[in-house]
Amino acid sequence: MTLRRRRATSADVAARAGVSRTTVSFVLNARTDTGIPPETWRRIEEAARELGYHPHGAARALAGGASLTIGFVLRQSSEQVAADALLAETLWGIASEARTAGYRVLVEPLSPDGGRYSELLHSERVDGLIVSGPRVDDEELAALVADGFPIIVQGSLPDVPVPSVDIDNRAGARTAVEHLLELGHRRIACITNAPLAYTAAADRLAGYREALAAAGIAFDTALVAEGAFDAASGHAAMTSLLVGADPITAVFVASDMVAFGALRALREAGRRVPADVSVVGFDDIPLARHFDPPLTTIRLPANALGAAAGRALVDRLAGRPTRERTLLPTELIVRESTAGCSKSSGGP
Amino acid sequence: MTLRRRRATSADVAARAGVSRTTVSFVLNARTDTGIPPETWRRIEEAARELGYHPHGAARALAGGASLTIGFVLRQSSEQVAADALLAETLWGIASEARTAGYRVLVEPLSPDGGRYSELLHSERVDGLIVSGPRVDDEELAALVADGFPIIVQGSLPDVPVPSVDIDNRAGARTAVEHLLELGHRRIACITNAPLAYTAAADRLAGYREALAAAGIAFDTALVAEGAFDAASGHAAMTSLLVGADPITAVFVASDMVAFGALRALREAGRRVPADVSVVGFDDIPLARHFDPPLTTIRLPANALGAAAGRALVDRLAGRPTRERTLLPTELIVRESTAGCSKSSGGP
DNA sequence: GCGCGTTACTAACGCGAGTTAGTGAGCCCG
DNA sequence: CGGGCTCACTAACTCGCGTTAGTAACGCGC
Repeated sequence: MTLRRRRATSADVAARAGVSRTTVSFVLNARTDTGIPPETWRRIEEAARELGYHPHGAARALAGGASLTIGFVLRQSSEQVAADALLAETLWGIASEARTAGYRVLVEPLSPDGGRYSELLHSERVDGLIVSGPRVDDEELAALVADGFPIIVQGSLPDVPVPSVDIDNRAGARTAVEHLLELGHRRIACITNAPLAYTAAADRLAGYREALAAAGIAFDTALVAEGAFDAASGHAAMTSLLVGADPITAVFVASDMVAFGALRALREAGRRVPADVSVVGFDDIPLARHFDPPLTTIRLPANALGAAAGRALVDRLAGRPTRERTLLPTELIVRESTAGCSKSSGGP
Repeated sequence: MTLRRRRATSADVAARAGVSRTTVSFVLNARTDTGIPPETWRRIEEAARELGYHPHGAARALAGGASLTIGFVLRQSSEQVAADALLAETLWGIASEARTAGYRVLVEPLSPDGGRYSELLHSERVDGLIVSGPRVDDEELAALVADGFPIIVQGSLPDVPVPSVDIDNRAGARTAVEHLLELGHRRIACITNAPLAYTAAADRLAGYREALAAAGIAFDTALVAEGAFDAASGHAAMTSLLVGADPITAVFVASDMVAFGALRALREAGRRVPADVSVVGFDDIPLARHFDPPLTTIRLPANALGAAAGRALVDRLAGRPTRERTLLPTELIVRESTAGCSKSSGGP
């Protein structure tokens, strides 16, 4: 291990350029209103480059009053995180957006019942937070919001007055079901992605109902089954839906993971997809295109979601006005799990 | 937005407890060698609690010379990150381990061709780095290592003298193939998880060869096909393996994602799994247990991997000796994609 | 009653930058 | 020739905390 030479400080740069530290600070922070002549400017930049100068983060944070760091809080259990196929991509989106504004991202896993936000915020290690998937009853979060801390929720939290960024679950679900309707389906079931206590699940179900209503089809609770995150729940839900006397011709499954189980249940019941039953998923996880058959689904723009959350927080930190709620559009990806309805619903 | 009152500083705590700032610092940093009487100790702790005091991170970093932050560098493209089903879990492992030592985790996405490490390290925003998936030709990384910066590589980087943490790919692959051998299989193919330029792919193939060699079976290049991360590559590889005259009875696919495509190819070729062909995967992604049939695979302990990397870096930062290379064991998870070989290889 | 050792603290410096108030030099104008 | 103005900078303070060196008070032995 070679001996590392001491870091260069702004004083070193000043000495080398033959000016004071203040002037160095002005130049390196691009303060153009200070009337530094181009020649001096150049000399300082050159000295900084030659010395390999990088401002000390902590010193800058202490003096400047901003850590230039944003916190990404995962308000989920370890298992939920592990099962979230799109989390890494979201994180990427946050980080790249943050970086264009000079921020870095600190990740803080916080089990729903476990740790606290306060240390992170009060220690000023982060200038603001993006909180992913908080529960409705997250009191500490509500308190921090009330205290005026810069916080953006990724997801939705109806009762707390905090800016949030989410995808348009309802419109996405509606698009999915409209696709099925356009193909001529009328008996369309729905398997939720999670218990309805989760707002995303409730919203997707609402989108399903909206589409049906717009098409003049009565909502039938017998056609709705509850999934819960994983494929096993989708298998069970689909199986229960198949016992009905009047068979369905299509299903909207509000999660690709759950849809994977549903597809299997259909196969086991001898129903072909899409010949007998069409299936639309939601999320567009990386494997969805490789399902058997490749899954028609609603793409959740994970990267863009992260980027939007990052931008919202950065805007807020810069004092720019922030929208109370940002909803990102989803996109229908048509693959091979959907087809026209063969059984016309009792023709002439 | 309520007006936030000014943060409490250690001076406030000192004033409230009727002592000096120094004494406060001693108590809150639990310096037991300073002979502070219990009564004073208690008074200070109480004052801190009442004021809701949290030490200022930047100030502490500046004075103490350590940021108490570690960087997690993703040396991968955005697409690779999105496709990595286990990344979030690994991150969780790093973060929880880091936290027990008082560290936080800063995530730095760095496309292979894109950004640089230097700013992060030289600005002392992090005390050390965990680098995930660097290329062999990562010159900047090699330079930083040579400069003596505290770095842990997650994965392997044979030519650079840097401590690394990885799973035992070779042993895992060997276990997978041994499982097939114990079931009586003799014609066992292998589909790699990635091109062999990736050390993980080469190691897993080596494990496959070792197991065969130990069983006295000759290695046959015709039984090896190259996968590349996704299911499509597995489908292609499997299809190519099926054209052989002497049919295989088992495949070791060095990635669950790739195995997913392989399973599909088998189904399309009319080969039943496991009746006609047994399949063992690698990684144990969350969906693997829901494959059709549920996939026998080698579990990659993602959380433990992150934790081990975190611990290694924390140890290094604390000046404790660090192992040059840590290899985590994998575990065979037997599900339903493997079964005994029906075709005895030419009995008596 | 002086020296010595504890005990229980505190004063003051330093970390590395941002920032405010100010200063000397040069020039113009009257 | 002096007052005022711009130009090009700088001295010095600040952020909040860790830490070193030091000190005042007290007890104890001789």
